[in-house]
Amino acid sequence: MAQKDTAKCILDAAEELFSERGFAETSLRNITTKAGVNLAAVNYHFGSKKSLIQAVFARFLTPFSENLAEALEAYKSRQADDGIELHGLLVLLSGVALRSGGTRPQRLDIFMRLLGLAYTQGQGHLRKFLKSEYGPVFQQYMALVTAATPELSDADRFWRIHFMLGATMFTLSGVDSLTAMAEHDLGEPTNVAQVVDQLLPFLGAGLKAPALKKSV
Amino acid sequence: MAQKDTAKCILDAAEELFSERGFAETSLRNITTKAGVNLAAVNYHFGSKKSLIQAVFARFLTPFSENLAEALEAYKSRQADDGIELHGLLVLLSGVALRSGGTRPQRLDIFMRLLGLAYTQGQGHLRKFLKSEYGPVFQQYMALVTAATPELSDADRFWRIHFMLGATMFTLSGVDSLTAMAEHDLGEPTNVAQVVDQLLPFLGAGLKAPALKKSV
DNA sequence: AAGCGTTTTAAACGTATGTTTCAAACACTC
DNA sequence: GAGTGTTTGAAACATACGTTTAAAACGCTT
Repeated sequence: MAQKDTAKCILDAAEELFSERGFAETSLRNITTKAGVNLAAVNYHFGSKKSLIQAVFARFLTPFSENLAEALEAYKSRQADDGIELHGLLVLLSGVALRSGGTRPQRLDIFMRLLGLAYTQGQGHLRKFLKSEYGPVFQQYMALVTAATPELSDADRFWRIHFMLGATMFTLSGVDSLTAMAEHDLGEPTNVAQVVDQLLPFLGAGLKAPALKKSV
Repeated sequence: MAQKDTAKCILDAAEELFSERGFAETSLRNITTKAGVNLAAVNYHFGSKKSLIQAVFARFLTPFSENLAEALEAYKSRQADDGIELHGLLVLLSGVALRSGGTRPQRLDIFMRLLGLAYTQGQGHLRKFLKSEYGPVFQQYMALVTAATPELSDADRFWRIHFMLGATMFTLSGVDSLTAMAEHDLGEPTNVAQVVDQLLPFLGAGLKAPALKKSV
C-alpha cells in the first residue's frame, strides 16, 4: 500500500505541470520524469495524452459535482419555501469548492488554472467532455441563482454571472502569486479560504448592482 | 505601398493564431503559411519566436500605454482639485482600451486573450518584458484609483482590483463566444462596447462593496 | 515452483518543430 | 546598368515530441 500507484503518480505530476505550463508545453517526458515512472506508462494506463488530460479533469470534477449535487439537495429541502437568498448560494458553492480539493486544499488553485486552460486552449474535445459530463449540475445551481435575483433581466444576469466567473477563476488561478504579492506589499499573510471570503461580498455586490441606464 | 509588408503580415497572423491557440500550439509554419510569407522570414525579421511574441505585445501595448498616459495627464489637469471619482476613472480606462485597438475595434478581445496567456503560460521572459516596459503608467493609474477609494483598506483594494481585472480579462477574452451565446440564449445582439458598458457598473459596485466583517 | 495475465522497461519509430544555410531576387545608389 | 546591401526562397539541420514495440519483471493463483 505504501507502494507507488503509477497511474496516481502520473495524474499528480500531470495536474501540476499542466496547470503551470499548459497542455502543449507539457511533454509526456516532463510528466513521467516528475512522476518517476517510465515514459510508456502514460500510453499504457491512459491510452493517449488526450485521455490523460480528461482524466486529470475527471479526478477533480467528479467528486466536486457530486458534492455540489448533494449540497443542492440539502439546500432545497432545508430552504423549503423560504425565499432563496443569493449570499447563501455563494457560500454554498464556495464551500463545496473548498471542500473538493481532496487532501490538499490548495488543489483549488491548480484546478482553476486547468479550467482556465480548458477555456482558452481547449482543443474542443475537452469542452465537449466537460459540458456533457458536468453541465447539468451547474444548470441546476444557476436556476437557484436566477430565483435569487428576480430583479435582474436575463441579459444583465447572463453578463454578470460571467463577470463573476472571470473574477473567481482569475483570482483563484493565481492565488499563490497573489497572496505572495499581498504579503510582500501589505505584510499580511492570507490563505485561500480568506481570499474566497473577500471574493463573496465583491461578487454579491456586483451581481446586485443597479442596472445601467441606457444613454445617460 | 499596396505592397505587402512582410513583418506586418507576420505580426497580424501571429497575433490571431497566438490568441486562438496559445504560443506553443502555434508553429512558425502556421504563422508563415497564414501570412503568405516564407518560413525563414520570421527568424530574419524578428530573430526568434520569443522576439516575435514580444513584438506582438509591443505593437498593441505601446500605443495603448501612450494613450493612457495622455488621458491621465488630461484627466489630472481637468480635474484640478475636484474630488477624484471612481466611475470617471473606469470610463477613462475603458475608453483608452476601446480606442487602442487600431483600425479593428475587435482587436481588444484578441489582446485580452494574449494578456491572459502571458499570465498563465508566460515563459517568464514575457512577464519581465511587460512589467519593465509598461508598468509605470499603470502604477500611475492605480494611484488615482486609490485616491478615489479612500474608504478601502489597502488589502481590500488590492484584492478587489484583482477581482476586477479577472472579470474584465475573462469577459473580453471570450467576448465573441459570449456575445454569440447571449444572442442565442437571449436573442439580443451585443457588441464589445456594450459589454464594457455592462462591465463598469458591476466593477464599480464590487469595488465599493461594504467590507466583510471578520468572523460573523 | 510453474504458469499466466499484468505491469514496467529500454529502445526505436515517424513526425513536427525552431533554426540555419546559402543562393536567388530585389531595391536602390553611383 | 553595374554594384551593393537588403530581403526572400527552398532545402536541410538538429532536436523534441507522442506513440509503438517487444522483451523483461512482477504479482498471483494453482
